[in-house]
Parts: sequence; C-alpha cells; structure tokens
Amino acid sequence: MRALSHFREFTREEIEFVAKFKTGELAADAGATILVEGAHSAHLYTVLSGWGFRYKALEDGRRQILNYVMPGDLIGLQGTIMGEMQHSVEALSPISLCVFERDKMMTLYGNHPSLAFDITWMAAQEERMLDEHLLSIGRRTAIERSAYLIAFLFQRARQLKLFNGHSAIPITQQHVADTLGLSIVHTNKTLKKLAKQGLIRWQERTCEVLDGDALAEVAGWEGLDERRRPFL
Amino acid sequence: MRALSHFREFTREEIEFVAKFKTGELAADAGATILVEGAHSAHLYTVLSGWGFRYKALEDGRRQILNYVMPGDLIGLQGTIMGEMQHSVEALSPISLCVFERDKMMTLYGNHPSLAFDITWMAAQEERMLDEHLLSIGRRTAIERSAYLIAFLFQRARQLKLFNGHSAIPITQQHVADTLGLSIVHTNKTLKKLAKQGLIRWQERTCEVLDGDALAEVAGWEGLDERRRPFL
DNA sequence: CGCTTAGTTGAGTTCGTTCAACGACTGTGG
DNA sequence: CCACAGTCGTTGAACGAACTCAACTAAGCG
Repeated sequence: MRALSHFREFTREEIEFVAKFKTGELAADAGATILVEGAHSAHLYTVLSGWGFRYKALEDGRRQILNYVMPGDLIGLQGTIMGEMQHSVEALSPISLCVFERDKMMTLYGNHPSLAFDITWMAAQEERMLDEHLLSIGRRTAIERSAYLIAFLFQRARQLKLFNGHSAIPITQQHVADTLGLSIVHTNKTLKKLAKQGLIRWQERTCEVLDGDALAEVAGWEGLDERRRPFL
Repeated sequence: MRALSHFREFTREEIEFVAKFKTGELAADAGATILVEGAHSAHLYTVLSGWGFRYKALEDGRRQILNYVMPGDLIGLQGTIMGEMQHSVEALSPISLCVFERDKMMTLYGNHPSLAFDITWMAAQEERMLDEHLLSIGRRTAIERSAYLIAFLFQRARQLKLFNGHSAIPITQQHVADTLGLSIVHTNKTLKKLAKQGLIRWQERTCEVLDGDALAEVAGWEGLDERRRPFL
C-alpha cells in the first residue's frame, strides 16, 4: 500500500502494529477544517493523499500559515502529546487521512521503539522546515520569500511523487500571502515578477512551477535533502 | 540535582540510565559558538545553566535567530537524529551543558520508552514555540513583536526560576532585531517606546522586565501554559 | 589613549501597505 | 436563461512602516 520508494523498510510486526493502531479513515473536501486551535483532539492523523496546511490566527483575524501537510505527514501530534491543539489544520485539496487512537501512543513507545524513533524523526523534520520558514519570513525579501516558498512546496511534492506531468501546486495567492507575512496585493505583484521571468505560471487557483531550480536560486535556498523518511 | 519543581518524577532506573547516558559536561563563555550549521555533531546536549540561542544565516550574512535555549532544553537533536545540523547555537551567557553520546539514543528508545516519549514531548514543545514565533514575525507589528519576544523570554525564564529579584534578560538589541526580522535602528526605536511606557528598561546589554503582563497584553499573546515538563 | 561594542537619534529613501476599482470566472436562485 | 453575489486575480495611486545612511554618546578594555 505505502510502497513509495523513499520510506524505510519495516518489519512484519511493525506493519501489523500500525494496522491495529489505525482506527479508521477520514476524507475531507478542499477547504474543510480538519482540526481547530484550542480543541482537545483525541486523535492522531496521517495524511494518505491530498494537501493541507497548518495555521494560527490572532484575535483580529490576522492569519499565519505555519506549514503545509502532504502525504506521510503526521497531524495532531501536539494535541496527542500535550493535550490541546495550538494550531488549526485545513484541507487545500480533497484529502484522506488515517486515524490513530491517542491512547495507543504509550503502547507504541513501549513495544515499538523504532516506530517511536520515527515519530521523533518526523517531529525533528518538521522543526527543520519551521526553522527554514522562520529564516525566510524574517530575513528574505518579498521575491526571495515567494521563490523560496514555491520551490519548497515544489520539491516536497516532487519527492512524494505528487505530480503527474504538470507540476501544479493547489494554493491561492492568499495562501502565499498568509504564509509569507505579506499583503495579497504585494504578493500578487511579486508573483507577477516571477511569472514574467518565466519561473511560474498562475492559473485556476494553482501555481504551476516552470523552473524549480531557478526559484531555489532566486531564493538563495539550498533545497531539501534527499533522504529516506520513515512512515507511520 | 535537578529537583526543579516543574519537572516530572522519575523512577530510579531512569535516573541511573540518564547518569550512564551522560558522558561529560561542557562549559562555554558568553559569545561562544556551541554548534555550527553544517557540522556532523556526534553529541546531544542538555543545558544545565545559562542562556543561548539557535540561529541560521544566509550567505550574505543576514542572520535569523530561531529560538532561545535555557536550562533543561535539548540541543543538537536534529544533528543526532538526522546527521547534519542545520542551525548554529551560540551562548548568550556563560553556559554549562551536559553531553550525551549520540549512539546511545537507540538504547534509550529501546529500554526507556518513557524517556523516549519525553524527547518527543520536548520536540513538540519546541515546535509550538516556533509556531508562535512564526505567527509573530509574520503577522504582528513591530511593537507587538518586540513585546511578544520579551514577554516570551520573561515567562520562560520565570518558569525555570532563572531570576533572582530583578528579571534581567541577557540579550542585546541586535539579538532582538535578528529574532524579529527588523533592523537594529528600528528595533531600538521600538524598544524605546516600550521603555517609555514603563514596561521594560534597557541597560548594560540586558533587558529588565518591569511589567511582563502588560507586555503580553501589548502583544496580544496568551502566554505559556504552566505545565510540567520532563527532563532529560 | 585609541579601539571596539552597544545604544541613540535624525533625515531621506524604499519596500510593502491600504484603499479602490475592475475583469474573469463560478455557482446559485429566480 | 439571466441576474446576482462571491471568489480570485490584477492594477494604479497614495500612504506609512521599516530601511539605510550617517553621525554621535557612553562604556569597557588593551
């Protein structure tokens, strides 16, 4: 089922445990809210297919997108481990999730140390991405930021083999703005510059990447490391 | 030794294991670089005393401070788990660290699931802080950001009982600027406003907090949750 | 004593913002 | 079938927040 090449191999017991750990599946449409800030969710999810994003908001409505979730990503670890969710999660495209029981976490840690290690691995990976985002928003210019974000999403999606032919990212310019800490207007003008340079094309609320390497170069970004990842 | 009230209780075996896990101590002066971006560090550290910060830099020198480290924090988890460090760590004050061997991590995961869980807990905690920082840099104004940062450092340090009488944070305005994504000049002008309102006082490269609650309010920030934390 | 680091302040400029209007497209209800 | 509202993207104009440049104080140190 999950034989994507870049996941590590598992033992039979691990696979069996994960199968029992799983308690159901969940499907949501684009735009659906999957988890809400402040909720005490009893569940942990894994993305099976589709795109989504995590975000936080201030009282007056200002919204900050923290990161994007793609197949293989864990959702709700914070809620599982520390009780309350401190961010919301929304679907960008139709998305399907695998649901795990929160209270089986301890069993997992007790009986399957390598799976426990994988969870830590994924948390560390998420931390890395957040570090990079922080660097972008804090220190890169508007064009650099935009180029970085699109290159980042492009590389992640490509790693996961999410593209078939055309590399289209299902986000609106509003999402880009809310990720980069810019206004929609300025985001639009900045993206137009990238489009004029032939690096991207925007159409039907998706971003088509024409030259991922050039984007990374504009951003001054090294790119993702091509490493194997575990899968839960 | 580590009987600070807000850490959880441990079993005798856990304490013994941690003692064996530990391979030494390390002390560094203020300004010393503890870990460098790109290095393949074989060690994992825990802060015993002192302040430090994690940061990333772009080629042209632009620097972004990602987060601050205080007693009880783990340093180098990324390097331990994924090989290469993607950020640097520098001491803000004289700092002492507890050194652990990287290759004993697997033993820990295998034999001490509750300690493994604690590591995940701390990674999730770090993620939370980064989320909050991202929201700040992306969506808060200069004054809000400054107030948030100082309130954040103040609350963390207070939780750890780092203050004796006067609550002084050992950072320069340059650090504040590099954390918030602002220029030093503008940071200075913004901090002056907070000082004029009687919320902080700046002297001898430290920031003295006069009214932590008011700072949190200016920032529109809820504050840290007062929960127990594990300790490694 | 000069040198460096940290903090301060003013002036002018730039980047990104808000306001405002408009076109293209989609879905909905009369 | 058309009118209408809603979302998304686009563009111009005016404004403002934050930047750069520059000069200066004060403190610490060899």
